[in-house]
Amino acid sequence: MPKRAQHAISPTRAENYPEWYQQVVKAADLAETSDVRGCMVIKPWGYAIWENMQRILDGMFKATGHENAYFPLFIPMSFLEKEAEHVEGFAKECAVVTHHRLEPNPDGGLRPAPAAELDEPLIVRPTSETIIGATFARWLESYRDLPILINQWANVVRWELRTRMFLRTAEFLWQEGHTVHATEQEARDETRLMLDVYADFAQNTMAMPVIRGEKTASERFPGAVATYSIEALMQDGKALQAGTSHFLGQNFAKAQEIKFQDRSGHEVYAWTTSWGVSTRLVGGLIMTHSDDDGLVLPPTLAPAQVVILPIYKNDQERGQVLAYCESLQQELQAECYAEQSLRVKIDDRDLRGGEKKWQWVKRGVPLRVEIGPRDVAAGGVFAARRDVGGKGQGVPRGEFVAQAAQTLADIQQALLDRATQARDQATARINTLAEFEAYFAESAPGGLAYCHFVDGPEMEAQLKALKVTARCVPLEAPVESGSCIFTGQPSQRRGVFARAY
RNA sequence: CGGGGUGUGGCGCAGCCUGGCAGCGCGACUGGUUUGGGACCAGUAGGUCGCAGGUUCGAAUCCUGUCACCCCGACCA
Repeated sequence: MPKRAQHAISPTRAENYPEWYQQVVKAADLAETSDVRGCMVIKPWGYAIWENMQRILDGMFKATGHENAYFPLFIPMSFLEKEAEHVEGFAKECAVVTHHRLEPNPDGGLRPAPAAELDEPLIVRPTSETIIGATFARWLESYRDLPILINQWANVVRWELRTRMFLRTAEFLWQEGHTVHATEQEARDETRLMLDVYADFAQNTMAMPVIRGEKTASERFPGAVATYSIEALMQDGKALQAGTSHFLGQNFAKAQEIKFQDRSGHEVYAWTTSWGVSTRLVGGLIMTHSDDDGLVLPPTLAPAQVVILPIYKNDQERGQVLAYCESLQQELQAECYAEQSLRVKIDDRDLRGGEKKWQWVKRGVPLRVEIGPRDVAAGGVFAARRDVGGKGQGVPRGEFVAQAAQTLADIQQALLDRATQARDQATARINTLAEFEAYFAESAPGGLAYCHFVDGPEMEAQLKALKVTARCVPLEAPVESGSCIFTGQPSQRRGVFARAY
């Protein structure tokens, strides 16, 4: 038997983290590069994870009073021009549609027909504030129309110069919430509410601990008054912005005439918010839990929570083993976890057992059950947890079924605990610039640094030189007196700093 | 968009320096042997060497141009 590497994924995380990431995506069959630059094909296993995220998030949005709608993929170019900062932020990465017809090219092939040039170019949406804002302006007349609480599931395009599977692709899938409110306070409350929804989802569904906080001025969404984010720490010590919620003030309302008559009959501008998470969450999920054997999925999001692998030598054994597997599947499906029937898959493909087993290890299925004639005879199962590794152990069938949901809950909790511990171990309170520089030295592991700071050009310049970014000012940060490590100016709060994706 | 690198069967690569029959590994398929585990043996299929031009008796190999992708920056969810 040929000796294999000790781990299913090569290189390991320690050897080359970016390459390890690519290999995990490939080995787990999540996605692949496409024929279009910067765009990926999301394969069934990867898309099923996204569908689970969608289902759960969608429920949370609806539970907080939002409704889904759909707006056009195309945005007239002039719409983008209305909010000055917004243009500046997105103009450099827009795909532009200029023609509506092709014709044969005299040199062969096709070309856009010169006669079919659009009067006004259309932008493929990089985000939909402008087109949705313009629509809201028509919807809104009276204070009685408020609040408007809308979410859209969509694809957007940002022509990024450098792309990475799930983390940054030219086209990506996301949801964008857009709301309109009568008062500033109500809009601010909405912004924070949705940030909390995201934090709840990250921690309780993805088992990914996050820090909720407010972005500094330079990291703010173009056109926003305040941007809040949830920040997670990946295993390589880099931070990932996993979700954002923006308080847009009246910037877009004024740019797009989103106004209404208030109770006193005066026409006033409304207050708007927007918030979103994307398929980037899948990248965060991968980099939070996966190990050198591939993907590790939290049970809440796993397309299959249990995979059953029948083992047999001949047709007679096959019949017995498969019948046993199918009844086991039915028993497991009668159990519930996270308010849903267990998702159980039998893999009866004509492949060697070992290879099949490793495929499911690399795909990250939380519980693997191997059933052979011996288990059938003994009325047992041979089960292994993905999160703890190892070969697994024999368990009486009834006991396994009765405890399956609890085991999944244990795995979910164990993943969150493990990730939280890793995050906390890679977190430091730093009080001087020298410490800060040492913490983020090329050879250092990096991580999160809580520091006193005063936002401004001086800090930005120093951070840029160190390739470190201000992630956010944590909401739960206590007020404490200190001095900015970059400028020495007095500061009342610590911010979180890290290298970032 | 700046710096570096790579384009050769489905995938991963060698060959290029020094021009001379297009190779290897994995995968696929067929047959056999195996079977509580990423198997073994034998055989089969599959490539005008990214594209265009040039040099040459002859180009995967040398020259020019071009396109794509990857990595490192800058920009960004």
